[in-house]
Amino acid sequence: MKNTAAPKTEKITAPKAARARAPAAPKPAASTRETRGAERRETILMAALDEFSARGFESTRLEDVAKRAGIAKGTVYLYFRDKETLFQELVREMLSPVLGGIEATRSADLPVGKLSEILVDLFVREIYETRRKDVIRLMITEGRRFPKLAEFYYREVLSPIFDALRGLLKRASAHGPVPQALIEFPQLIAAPAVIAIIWNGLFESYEPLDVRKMLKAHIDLMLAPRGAL
Amino acid sequence: MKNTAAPKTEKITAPKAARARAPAAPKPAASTRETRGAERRETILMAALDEFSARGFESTRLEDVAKRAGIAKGTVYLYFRDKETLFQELVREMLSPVLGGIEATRSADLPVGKLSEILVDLFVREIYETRRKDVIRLMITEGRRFPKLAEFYYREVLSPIFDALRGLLKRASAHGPVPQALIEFPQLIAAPAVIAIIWNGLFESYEPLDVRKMLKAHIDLMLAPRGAL
Amino acid sequence: MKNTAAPKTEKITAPKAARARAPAAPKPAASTRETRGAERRETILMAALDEFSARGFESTRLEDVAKRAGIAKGTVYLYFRDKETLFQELVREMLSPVLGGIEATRSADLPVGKLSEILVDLFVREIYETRRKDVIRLMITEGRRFPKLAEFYYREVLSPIFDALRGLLKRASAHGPVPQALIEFPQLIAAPAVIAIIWNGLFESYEPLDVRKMLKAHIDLMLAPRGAL
Amino acid sequence: MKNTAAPKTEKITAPKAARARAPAAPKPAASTRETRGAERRETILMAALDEFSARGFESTRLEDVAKRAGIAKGTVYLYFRDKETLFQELVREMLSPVLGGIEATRSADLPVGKLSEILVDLFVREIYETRRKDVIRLMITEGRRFPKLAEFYYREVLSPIFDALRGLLKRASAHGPVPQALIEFPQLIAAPAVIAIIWNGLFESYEPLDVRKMLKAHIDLMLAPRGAL
DNA sequence: GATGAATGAGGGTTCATTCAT
DNA sequence: TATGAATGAACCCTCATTCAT
Repeated sequence: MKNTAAPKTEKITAPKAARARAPAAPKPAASTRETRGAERRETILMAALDEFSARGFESTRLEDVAKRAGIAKGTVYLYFRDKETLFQELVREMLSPVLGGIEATRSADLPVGKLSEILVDLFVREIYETRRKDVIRLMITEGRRFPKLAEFYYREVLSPIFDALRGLLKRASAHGPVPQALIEFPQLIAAPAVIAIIWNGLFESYEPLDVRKMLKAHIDLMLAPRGAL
Repeated sequence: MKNTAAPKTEKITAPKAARARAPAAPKPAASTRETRGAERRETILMAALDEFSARGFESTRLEDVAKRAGIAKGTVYLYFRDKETLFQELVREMLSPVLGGIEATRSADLPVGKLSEILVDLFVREIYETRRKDVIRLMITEGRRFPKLAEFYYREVLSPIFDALRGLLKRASAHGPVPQALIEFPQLIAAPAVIAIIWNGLFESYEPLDVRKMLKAHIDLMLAPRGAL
Repeated sequence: MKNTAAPKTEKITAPKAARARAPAAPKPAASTRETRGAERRETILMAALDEFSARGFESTRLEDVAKRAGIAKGTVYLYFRDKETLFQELVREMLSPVLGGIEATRSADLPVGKLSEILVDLFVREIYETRRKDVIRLMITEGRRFPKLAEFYYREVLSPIFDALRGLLKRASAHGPVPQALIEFPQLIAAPAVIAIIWNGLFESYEPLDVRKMLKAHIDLMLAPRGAL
Repeated sequence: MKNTAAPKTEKITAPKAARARAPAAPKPAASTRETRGAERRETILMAALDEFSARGFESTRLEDVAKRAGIAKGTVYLYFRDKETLFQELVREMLSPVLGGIEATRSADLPVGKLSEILVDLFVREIYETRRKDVIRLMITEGRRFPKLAEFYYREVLSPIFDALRGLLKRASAHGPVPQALIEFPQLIAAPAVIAIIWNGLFESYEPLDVRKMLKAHIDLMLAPRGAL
């Protein structure tokens, strides 16, 4: 055997040294002693989101999170029991508001056309253009190592969303035909949105994806009036 | 703030103890001196795929890979420069054959109906039901930390596939109408397939997804004959 | 050598979780401003004794001492420079009264029989059945890491006690024969008392020792009338 | 309140800087690959005994143990799962041989005089003048934080020794009178030996104790022929 | 080639101590 | 005085990588 030898492919990850240190936090901002704790907690969560998003759970050093939050390493432990809890509460708290948003649509009674327009807009404004996009990406990339978190996400986020979607579609079907497949596989509705998050996370610098446009195209395809059903 | 303090949410990851040790490799199998090296290399790659898939890049210990491959820790370094190189070559080599498959379809000239049927079947048999599915998942979960690997994946895998898809669709349009959106956003074609991999990776135990059925439904939706285009 | 490796003997210390949190102190009790400080100081010392006795010097967390004393962590530092000083003053102050007791016996003039009876009773009531027993145990277990404290203990406690003992024995010898060995090695008199503290500290749950009975038996042995001296 | 204030008593422990670094191990010594592991294990145990004896369990840093053993920090973990296991196996292995010694005396049939002479000699040569003395001291000083180890020590060391002692005393009583108290409280026999270990551990520099002489005096006192029993 | 003992940098976590309120 | 949030040094343990056998 010759060329099976070791020193082959060129290193791919950036060298350790390149690991850009988290920039020291910018503005201290005045605050009452009362709200200080909650604010600080929020600061840590945001710093953690930055770091987890950039390096993944395992590679993230709590010291970097702290530095980015502008605090000392030990301070993180005043707010979160450990790294895992930090990660977990980050995901839970960033996604919980989503549920509220879902509830709001429960009473809606719209034709699919209008409905889909609203959904796309909702996704883009509330998720894709916010940090929640990063949380969803974290869920996707780290979920397998956090089975309980995956279960939470499935039970508390995805299931309600899919239920709501099914409800909306059923009510929408009063205004016109709605493909059965979408009711059976709500994943088909959400798929391009998820793919957009993944794609732009990995390939944006090579070929950015116009999310809004793609989602619009997708909706049009799914719901286009058909000759025969 | 009172006690926003630490000991809050319940631990989520499985306890350390749960980390099932990699089972010692099974059959040695006889082989000529010539092929021995290549075989061993392959064994390591498969073991690495198992471990990387189960724990992610960072959490995977080379010792576990070695144990699973039935060799000593040091031996891995005779075949791969380091952990990163192992990961990288794993992804590269498992995905390269895909390219060949793509080439094969370049000359095909089929109506969309037939075409899509073939594509679904190809995906399920060649990816979803093979270990390549795991490589794609690894690409998704670890890609951001391996920018060069992402770039490779984009350039050597995704772009060719999308080019081929566009070619197929254009040729298919000779047999009947093909939605423009799919040519502009081939991601829309692939999205459910990717989502299937992600979904079953995270939520299979709660709600398994019938991949073939969903993909079929998706194709039907995309390509259903329409009243107006 | 095959696998002399690590994972061998079963873990022995109680799990972290078992570390029973110090119960918040019970009754505040009214007091003049004058005595308030002294009281609080005393409270801290007693809490410290509890914690040091239960876990040893190193393992004791000042936060637990504070909690047990019903005060905040920082408050401890208003009364004691640091953890070491707290430990040191605890030992010094708990043992100093012993000296007074010794002095009191200096003028006594008793036969050995009566004398030993008194000594046993003194030890049991003033030490063994009080928290001073714990201080002595602390002295034994932590003394080597606090050489100055050991020196204090030797000079201010043991030496005076041994001197007093020698005096008592000499005066007792006027009433009847007293073994010379006890004058040369007063440790022989004290040994069973010390052993009682150690034994019941370590093995009480397996085989409790009846201190008073053992000490009585010991005295009888030491001082039994002999055929020939 | 005035003088209850904090900065009072002079610091007592040596400053951190004074913590004499463990001297790099002396002689490498040649050895076959076969015995290398066992030897190294032994080296680590001895280094650990040094450090644990000097600083106690909690204050001992595994890095110092390693340095003293002339190895790297991580190497310790090849031989012992963790610090606790190291401590535990150290105690167990150093004390187990004691049991063998006990067995040997089981068949002895001697008069108390001769017997006690042998016991004193045995203690001094096999324990007091060896490192086992340090292990016993460790047992005394750390036992409360290692309940299982205390239980082991009671069950596997003390109980057998006391049983053997009782047996010896009973057989000795055929040759002459033996105080019943010693059979009921074998602790009385061992007490001065234990006290010797403790005393010289704490106060040797102030007033060294002549162990052999004290033990001899003790035996004489215990077993002196009496007028009446 | 193959092994696995050895290395030591790295990072999670704890806790004595400080200090602004 | 009293508080408890904040700090950061310290230390246990892991694991990628090396290298003598």
